[in-house]
Amino acid sequence: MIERDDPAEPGRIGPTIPEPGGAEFLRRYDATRYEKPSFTVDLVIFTVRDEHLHVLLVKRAEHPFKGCWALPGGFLDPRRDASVDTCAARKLIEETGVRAPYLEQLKTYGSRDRDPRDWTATTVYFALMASESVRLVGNQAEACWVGVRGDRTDFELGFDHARILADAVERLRSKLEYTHIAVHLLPEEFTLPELQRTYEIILQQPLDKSSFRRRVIQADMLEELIGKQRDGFGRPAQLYRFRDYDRRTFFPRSISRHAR
Amino acid sequence: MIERDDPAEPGRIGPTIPEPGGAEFLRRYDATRYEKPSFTVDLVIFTVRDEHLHVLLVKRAEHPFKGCWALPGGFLDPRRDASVDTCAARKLIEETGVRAPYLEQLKTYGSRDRDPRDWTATTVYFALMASESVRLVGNQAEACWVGVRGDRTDFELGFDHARILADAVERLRSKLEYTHIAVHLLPEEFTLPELQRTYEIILQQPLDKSSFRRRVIQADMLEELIGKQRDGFGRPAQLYRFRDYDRRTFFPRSISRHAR
DNA sequence: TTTTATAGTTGCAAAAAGCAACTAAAGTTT
DNA sequence: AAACTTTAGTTGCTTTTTGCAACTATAAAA
Repeated sequence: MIERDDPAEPGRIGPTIPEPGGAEFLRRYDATRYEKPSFTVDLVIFTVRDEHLHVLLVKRAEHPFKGCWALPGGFLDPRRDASVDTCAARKLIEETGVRAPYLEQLKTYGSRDRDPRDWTATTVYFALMASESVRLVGNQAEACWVGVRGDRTDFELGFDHARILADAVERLRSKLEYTHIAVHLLPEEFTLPELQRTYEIILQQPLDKSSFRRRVIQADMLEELIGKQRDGFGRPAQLYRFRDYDRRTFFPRSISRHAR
Repeated sequence: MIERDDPAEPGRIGPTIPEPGGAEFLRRYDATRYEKPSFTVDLVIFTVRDEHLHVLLVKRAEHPFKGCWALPGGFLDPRRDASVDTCAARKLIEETGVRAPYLEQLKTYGSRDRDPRDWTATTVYFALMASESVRLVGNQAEACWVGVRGDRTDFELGFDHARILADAVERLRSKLEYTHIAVHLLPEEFTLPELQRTYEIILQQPLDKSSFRRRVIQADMLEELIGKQRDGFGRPAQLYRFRDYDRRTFFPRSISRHAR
């Protein structure tokens, strides 16, 4: 029983329309039969800095939740945005000035009460970037990096953004287990100890060095930059770069099994 | 730079609105500043029958894609639907008459050209159910189960539904690796050989019997129905029921590693 | 009773991971 | 300059997990 084909449907607005005709007719047909919810796109932008996971938040300047911290985002504009994905990419650049190395759709949240103004749906994306590459554009006082403890911030968030953030953190953690996305939290060239530290910060547990290296090397997604090393205290570390292979890497076990 | 707070933004419709006042003012504020895309919810409903994965499709009775097969779904109705999730549950019941044992949001697809009528976003859910429990309601000629070969059907699908179906199949396969969702494709009581066969049908590869049983039993998500057996040719098989534990089961390896 | 078909178990070899001790290469201290 | 400290990286052995094949079990059919 297809809803859009049932003329007795309640909640319908606008007249019943006869058999379709010309192009302009088709264009308006159906699309005007229901009230539309508002549609926004929000971003959970992660980075790792000072040994902690951080998320980019903005302070809301207007109602609702004026003065509250919230995820950056806003209304999709059908005139400018060719797709939801491009809308997310646009908003990411507007917030950070960076074409993020990693942007993935998280989930869509929509209900009549998540925004007091209207029935609103928001499609949330999560992005990963190296903290070095970020320049917060616009009013710096309004947007800043906030540390994530567990799966929440120390500040209360507006709308249902605390829940969204928790979901994003969970997704990030689970994807660390079987993908290589953590490389997008580091600069283009990085060392294995830096990569391992990134995993440990996000998974919040120490990992075994030799198991970690075995796994990462065997996956063959990293390219050794022969001769290039990161200096510091102790022995210099070999620099690597992520090979953006399309092929999926097989992992025998989830990485958190390497816990010590 | 928050889009919704920038009065110089292009693409905005409606007047600039001064400092917010009463509740009705707030309700209408912002939500009317952009044209809204149309918003629909579509369903990828899977079942396994005759040794093959099947998906529920409907034949479109109207433009666009009149006469084409498509995923069931339709416009979200803000008057009736409290949330996107409940909208999906409603449409599922309308299509199958079944409160599906498993319904999960897949992804949101939205762009200006996926529907010739309008800029449309659709949030797609995927559902799993036992083929026994399904009664197609409404016009039986319009909705039916269609076999899935690889990640596509033999028929061409309208809109971008072929792509959506492929994504759904991929999600289903990958979730088989580390969850127990396959149990929702079987009736409440089932045997381990039936469960293994379900995995093999979806993953399209034979699995090792003893490894499969070891894994499933060790996960401790199944409850043995002592004394109850499924009769047939050969030795009768022990019946089990899924324990709907909240806790996550740990799997050392992805299940397709048990391939023979 | 024998055969066939399917269910379920067992034992061992192979692969992978856990773990600790080792070597390596730099700067710092004495 | 030698010894010490710090971090990087390796190695080898133990334990765990898996792959695999052969085995037993229990029913119906021949």
